[in-house]
Amino acid sequence: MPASRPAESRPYHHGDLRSTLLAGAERTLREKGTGALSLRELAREAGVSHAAPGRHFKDKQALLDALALVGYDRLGQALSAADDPALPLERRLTVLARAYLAFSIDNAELLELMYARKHEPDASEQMAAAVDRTVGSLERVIADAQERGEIVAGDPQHLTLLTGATLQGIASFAAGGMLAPEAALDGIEEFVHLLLHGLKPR
Amino acid sequence: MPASRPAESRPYHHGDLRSTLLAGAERTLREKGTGALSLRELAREAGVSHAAPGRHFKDKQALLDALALVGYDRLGQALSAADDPALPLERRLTVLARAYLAFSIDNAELLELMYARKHEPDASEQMAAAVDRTVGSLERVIADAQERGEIVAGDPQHLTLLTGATLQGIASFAAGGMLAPEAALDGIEEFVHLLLHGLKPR
DNA sequence: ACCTGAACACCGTTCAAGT
DNA sequence: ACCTGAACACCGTTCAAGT
Repeated sequence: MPASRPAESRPYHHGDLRSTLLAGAERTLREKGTGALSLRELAREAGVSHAAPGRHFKDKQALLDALALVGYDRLGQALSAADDPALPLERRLTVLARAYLAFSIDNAELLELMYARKHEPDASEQMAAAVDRTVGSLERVIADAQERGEIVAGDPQHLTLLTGATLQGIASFAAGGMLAPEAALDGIEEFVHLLLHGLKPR
Repeated sequence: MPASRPAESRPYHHGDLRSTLLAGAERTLREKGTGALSLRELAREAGVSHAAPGRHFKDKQALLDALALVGYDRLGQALSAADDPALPLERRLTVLARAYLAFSIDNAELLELMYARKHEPDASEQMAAAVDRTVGSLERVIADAQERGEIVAGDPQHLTLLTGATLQGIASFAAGGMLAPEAALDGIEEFVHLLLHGLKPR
């Protein structure tokens, strides 16, 4: 243990309290739900005083916002990892839908935070950008297919909205327990098929 | 003021604290959001002690559950008032979708409570019944249309699920501010059309 | 720069006691 | 039967003071 490291030595107590708090918050979220999340408890688990979190997050909402952004990052990675532009449209959408659904099931509480409309003003800019990135990737798939004539004409944003809404609806049914997770994952092919071909007989 | 009405006289202080608390809770929900809802504040507004609500709701969640049931009642009434079995399928679905969307926009916080998956065990039975009634009405529309050959073959529950999910997704986009309420209401015809006819060109 | 300790103004819930 | 008052164990947030 070096005796003299004045400039870049560990900040006395914790080193990286911010990350520790975020990680702890996500664990609590997953294990006990949003309602059980307490800054004081988080501080206790991290071994710091109850006032310490205030140095890294101006208030509880700021921590929730940061957590939501973590969620958007993770979702973005999952989606771009799952997307394969070489796939035929229906297959491509199915794979994307499955990835979104899997994320929603695995991160139900986090997703709720991501969709919550109570962000602090200074976070909502990043939040909006994150949302744009997420729906943007879907919009690109739709626009590509449209150019190839595989999707009806019309405002790509409208079509993306409908597709996104359908996915979001199924995901929220699955995350909310209205639909068993396995049933949702098993039915995803049929859902995408119906979305593309419509409910009316051809 | 009659001096002797021992049996059916007003219960001393309030008369109907339960309803007053529920009404106050919904107003708070609407004006300040779920997070601002406090039993003590509600008691203050009703002019009773902070312990009084405990006589009518075993805890805060019980009040939220009761509120959610109020929401299901109101939604059920709105939907059955809007449904017109004489309408052609696409029109009938559009009208229903518009009613659901309008309810979601007007009762965003209430809807969140209705979909929350944290109900007390004894309330979740009524909650499940309320959900069944709601999706049941949609399922009937789908099954009717299917019998007339206006909708593709397949498990009516699956088709209902997709339709319900789409509506729920659009509603949650609108309620969450991701989609302007007017835009959602204006686009509803197109969404229903796309749902029926599919994204692929015919 | 980061953290502590005390303080303030809130919570939900419980329970004896009152009417 | 319904409500009160006090009590208990929590909160989030702020702020002087410490290192």
